[in-house]
Amino acid sequence: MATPDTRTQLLDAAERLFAERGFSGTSVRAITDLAGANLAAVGYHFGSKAELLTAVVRRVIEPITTEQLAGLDRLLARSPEPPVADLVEAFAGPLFDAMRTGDEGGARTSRLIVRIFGDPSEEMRSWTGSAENTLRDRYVAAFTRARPDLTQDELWFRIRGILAVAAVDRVDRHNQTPAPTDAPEPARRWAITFLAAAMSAPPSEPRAN
Amino acid sequence: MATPDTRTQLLDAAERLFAERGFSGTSVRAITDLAGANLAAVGYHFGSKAELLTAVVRRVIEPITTEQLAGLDRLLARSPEPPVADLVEAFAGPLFDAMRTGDEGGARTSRLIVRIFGDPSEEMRSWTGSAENTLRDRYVAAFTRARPDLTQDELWFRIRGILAVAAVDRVDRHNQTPAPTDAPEPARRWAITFLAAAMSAPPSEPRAN
DNA sequence: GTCTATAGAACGATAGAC
DNA sequence: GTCTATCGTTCTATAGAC
Repeated sequence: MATPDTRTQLLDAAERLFAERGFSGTSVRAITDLAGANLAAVGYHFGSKAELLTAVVRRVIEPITTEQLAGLDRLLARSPEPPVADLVEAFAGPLFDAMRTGDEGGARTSRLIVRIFGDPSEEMRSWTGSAENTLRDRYVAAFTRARPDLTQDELWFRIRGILAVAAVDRVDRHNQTPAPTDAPEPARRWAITFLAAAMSAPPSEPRAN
Repeated sequence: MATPDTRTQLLDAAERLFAERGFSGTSVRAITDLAGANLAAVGYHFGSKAELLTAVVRRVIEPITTEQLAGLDRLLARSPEPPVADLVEAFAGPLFDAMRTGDEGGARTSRLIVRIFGDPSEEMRSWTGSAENTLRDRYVAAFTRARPDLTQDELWFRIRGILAVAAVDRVDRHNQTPAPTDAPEPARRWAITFLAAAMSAPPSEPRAN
């Protein structure tokens, strides 16, 4: 395996450091040092630190979005109204699969996603493309067909819940000392069980006043 | 209402800025400017920027923890084995109530919690006291009695899921444009419904291989 | 494409006057 | 308890040699 090129080394180093220390908490020097590159390399390859962030986030998010869309296509090819549990798995599964690759049991990817998600700043939001909107709209439509009894607002609340559970789990797991004893992969199954039940809950009753 | 003292003004300003921009992304100057205080005031009142963070986080977390413990006590006074839905409400309810006070529909508090949660750095973890451990142990014990069929690991996964859903909901809601049309308070009810169903799910089956 | 060198701004902290 | 002034550090970005 040849040494990756400088550009890739920078992306790898930045992905790791942004996840661990955040964007503001990571200096360009820390990135280039970890990548074994020169301080000026970030400017040359990406233009600026903020543009490097965008490239990092895109690289993390894109394969997940692609897989989520592909999973939905597979379900819809079999049936026009896939059951809730299948939709949950198609949506949440790729999140878990992505978090498994590479880093410490997925904690790094997961942490990066939580940071992106929780950060309202311009830099952290500038990566979004039309694929994310397509994804959201298509899943909302599919879940609406599966759960026509829910209001759009409550349905959307639940879809956000899926993302929350998937992303946060690994982060907290990794924060703990000592590390939990279980193997990493039950979490995917637990999450599907947990979320399928949550998505299948009857509508909340309007508050009796 | 008299103007709060400088110390409180600094806490308020720091809480807001840390939530919006993160710890590294917030300068002491930005805090003192927003608080209408002098640059040196942070050093005088808190010793350092990191100690100010600790004070901010303690002030946010403590009343939530207190209310979560009080809610559990109330349930246990009525019955030694409270049902899952009641435990969920006692645990998640105070999170929602805290997120409702003061800031933009709770997004600020919520965002701060997500940031604390997602950040592994020493500064962000130094606030934890024994109350958080007590809280965790007591809820794990109560949920274990309600769901003796779940393994401890899967149970713990689910409890983390509660926190994830409660914290993340408001953050994402606030990131959206345009803002969702629903009033803020259905979210608490939706969350209880969502999470009670999730916590009530049967155990995941071991993977058939 | 990689490097050195440095400009120019912002940072956290604190000494010392009031 | 509040202020000014400033020290020493670190930051991002970039000009220009190779």
